[in-house]
Amino acid sequence: MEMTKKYLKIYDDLVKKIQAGVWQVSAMLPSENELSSHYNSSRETIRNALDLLSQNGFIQKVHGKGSIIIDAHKLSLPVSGIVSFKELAENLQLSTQTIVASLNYLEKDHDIYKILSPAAKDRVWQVERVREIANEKVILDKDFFNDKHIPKPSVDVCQDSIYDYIEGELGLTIAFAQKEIVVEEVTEEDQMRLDVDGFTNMVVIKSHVYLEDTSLFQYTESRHRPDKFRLVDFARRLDTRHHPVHEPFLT
Amino acid sequence: MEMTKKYLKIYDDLVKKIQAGVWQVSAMLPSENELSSHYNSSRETIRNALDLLSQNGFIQKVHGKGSIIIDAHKLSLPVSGIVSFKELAENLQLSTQTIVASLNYLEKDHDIYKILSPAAKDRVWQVERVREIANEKVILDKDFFNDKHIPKPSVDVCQDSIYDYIEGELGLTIAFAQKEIVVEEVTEEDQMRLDVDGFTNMVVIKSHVYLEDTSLFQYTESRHRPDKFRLVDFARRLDTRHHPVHEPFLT
DNA sequence: GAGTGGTCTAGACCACGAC
DNA sequence: TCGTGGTCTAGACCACTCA
Repeated sequence: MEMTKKYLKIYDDLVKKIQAGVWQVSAMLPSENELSSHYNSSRETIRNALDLLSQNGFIQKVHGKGSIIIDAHKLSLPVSGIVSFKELAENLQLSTQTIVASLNYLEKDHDIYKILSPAAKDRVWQVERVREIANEKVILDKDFFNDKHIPKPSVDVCQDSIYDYIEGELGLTIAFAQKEIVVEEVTEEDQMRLDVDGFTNMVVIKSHVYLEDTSLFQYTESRHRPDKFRLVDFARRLDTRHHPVHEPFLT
Repeated sequence: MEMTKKYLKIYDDLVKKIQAGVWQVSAMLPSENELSSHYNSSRETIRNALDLLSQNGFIQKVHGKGSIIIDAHKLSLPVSGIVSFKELAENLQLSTQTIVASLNYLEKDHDIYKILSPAAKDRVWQVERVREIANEKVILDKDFFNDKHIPKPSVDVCQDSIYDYIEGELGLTIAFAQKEIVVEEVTEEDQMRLDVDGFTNMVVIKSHVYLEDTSLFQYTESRHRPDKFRLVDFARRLDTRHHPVHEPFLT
C-alpha cells in the first residue's frame, strides 16, 4: 500500500541519478519507452515525471531525439519562485541571522487594509525582520498578514520561519504569488534598521501571495541593499502568442 | 485536415472567453467533463489545455472543486521569461526607439570567447543598442552571438528585432535562458551612451540563451537606469523539496 | 454520495530527427 | 525506415470538497 505517487517516485529517482552523475551533462536520458518498461509504468506516467524534470531545469526535451541532460543548477541554484528566507539560508554557506524588529496589529486606517481586508472586518498584523548576512544588516522584510487566514504567531515563530508555520502548523497551501521588483530610494527606516553603508537606493521586491483557494493572505516588501542583491532565474520560452511572458517592464 | 493542435485551439478559445468576461474573476470554469463533451475531446486533451491556462496565470486548479478564474494579468502583464524588446515595446503605450550604437566582430582575445566559443574556432560578434523610451535613453543592450549559430546580420535587422531574425529567418527555436539580475555601478560607457541623469547605479540583466539542442548561442547584458526598471513576475509554488526554487540570492 | 480534479493504464497515430 | 517525443483517445480508480 503505497501513498506516494508513482510519477513523483520516478522523478525523485531520476533526479538522484542525474545528480549522482549517472548520465553526463548533454547526454541523452533513456527514451520514454525504455523508461516505462524499466519503471513498470505507462508512458504517460513517465511523461509526467519528465515534465517535472523539464520544469525544474534538469532536462531539455527535443522532438524526434530525446531528453538531453542540462545543468541549470550549475552556477548557483536558480529559478524565480516563492521561497522563504529559511529555505534560502540553508543553501548559503554564509552565516545568516534574523532579527525580529517588530510584531504587532495595525491600525484600521493603515493603507494595507485596502489590500488585505477591504471591508476592514479582519485585523491585519505586521512583522518586520532584519536579515543579517556575514554580520551585515542588509535586508529588511516587511510582512503583512490577514489575521483571519494567519493568526498572529509568537516572536519565536517569526524568528524561525513563518512559512513553516503556515504550511506545517496551519496546514495551508501556498499556491502562487505576484511579484514586482523595483529600485527605490533609501528610507529613514532603512537607515535606522540596516547598514545602508552609503547607498542611496534599495532593491525592493513587493509580493502578493495567494492560497490554493485563490484568497490573498499576505503582502510583503523585501528591501535589499543593492550590492547584496542577486536574482538568478531559469526561464523557458513558452507560448508568447497571446500574453507575452515579460521581463523588464518600464514605466 | 487540421494542422493546429486540438488542445491549443481549446486553450485559445478559453483564453478568448476569459478575456471577454464570459466568466467572472474567482468564478469556476466548467468542469473537465463538461468541457470534454463541449469540445468533443477526451479529458486528457482538456487537461492539456487547462495546464496551459494554469501556467499562464489564467486559472488556479483546486482538487475536488474546480478551476477558478484568476487574474495575474491585472496590474500590467507579467511573468519572468524570455522576451525581445520589440515584443515588450508593443505592449507599451509609450513611444520607444532603438538606436544601433555598434555592430562588429570581436577580437579573439575578448573574454566573451571563453563563454561563447571556447575553442575560439567560431567568430563572435557584438551589437550594442540604446533603447529610448519617451525620448530618454534609459537602456543599453549589449548582445554577443556565436557566428556559427547566428551569422552577423545587417544593421537594419538589429534595428528591428534579432529574435524575429533568429526564429523567423533562420528558423531556430529558442528553448531556455539562464538569467542573473544584479545592481552595478554606472560605467563610462553608460554615461556616454545613455541619459544616466545623476544615477550612480544600473540594474543589469545578464542572460545566457540556449537553443532547443541545448547549445549556447547568445550572451546578453541589458543595463537599465534604475528608475525605469520594473520586473513583474507571476510565480507558482512548485515542489521545492530537492532544489529549492529561489528568489533573492546573496553573495 | 455525487461531483470534482489527480493519477494511471494501454493503445493509437502523427511529426520529427538521424541514418 | 526506424526510433524518438507529441498528441489524442477511452476508460479506470483514487482523493478531495461539499451538501
